[in-house]
Amino acid sequence: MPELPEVETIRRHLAPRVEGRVLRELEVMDARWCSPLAAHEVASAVEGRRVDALTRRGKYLIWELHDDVHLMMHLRMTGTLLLDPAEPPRHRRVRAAFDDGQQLYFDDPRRFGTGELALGSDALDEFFAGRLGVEPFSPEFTSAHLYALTRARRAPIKAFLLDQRRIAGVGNIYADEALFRAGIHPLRPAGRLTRSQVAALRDGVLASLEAGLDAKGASIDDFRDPDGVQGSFQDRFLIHLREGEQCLVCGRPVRKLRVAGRGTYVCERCQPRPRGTRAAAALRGGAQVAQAT
DNA sequence: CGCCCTGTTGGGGA
DNA sequence: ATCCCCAACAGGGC
Repeated sequence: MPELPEVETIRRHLAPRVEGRVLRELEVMDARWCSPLAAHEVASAVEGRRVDALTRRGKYLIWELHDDVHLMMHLRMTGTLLLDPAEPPRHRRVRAAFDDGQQLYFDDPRRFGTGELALGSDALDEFFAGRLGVEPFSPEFTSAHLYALTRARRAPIKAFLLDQRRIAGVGNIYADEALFRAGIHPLRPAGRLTRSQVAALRDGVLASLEAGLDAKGASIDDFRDPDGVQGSFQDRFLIHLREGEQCLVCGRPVRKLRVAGRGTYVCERCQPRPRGTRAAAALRGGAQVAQAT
């Protein structure tokens, strides 16, 4: 569930409750979470330090601790943070205790979530330099910048959007939504988009991410609640994430493809199929690029 | 009931 | 540069 908007929403809820507190204890129950570092290495690096700030880069949540110690958390697909839950969550991987008595659990059934450590801001910058590109909610994310990034890229535009090294934080469902809003087919080669299409895509990326921000939910405790954040932000989506549903704009049934190894939903009237490209040939042939499910 | 497929992610290897 | 597979688990379809 956690993509950039959800991570940002979690951060906004959590920051006022943890900033300035001292992280007394970090109990790592799953050694895989911080591998290859040992659990006790991570714990001893962060314990006793004050939380200077809780920030975010892409889909990473960053605990900026005293003396330039940084703990980068990634929730991957099923990770959740729960503050002072009524009872410890079933799939808890990490528990943090603060000096004011608050307990924060990292719950993650699938155990994909990760925790990494950066000692010093140089190490932090280096960590992200190789992984993350431009931050969508930043002044640098202009259509001119995006246009330059896409040039000479032959990969499908959806694969481009999902590549965190180009734009940080666009996940699968947000990529679909952005492309739908921009009227661009996910299989269009990135480098062949026109300037105006790129401009529409830039706006679509921002609009789709904003649609997921601050969706309902008074506390971070209800991120799993079907009536909470999840239902709420999906109501703000225009593209249906289910095959056969009617497009909200034109009524045509939504089609499901597989692009960049991910389920991909598209309205082929609002998002015209590419013509005269390898992608188009693959679509016609129904090869592995596009398969109905 | 069991088997198979899927999935809001990212990294490593081919 | 790109694609495929994998990590580990839950839930749904058959």
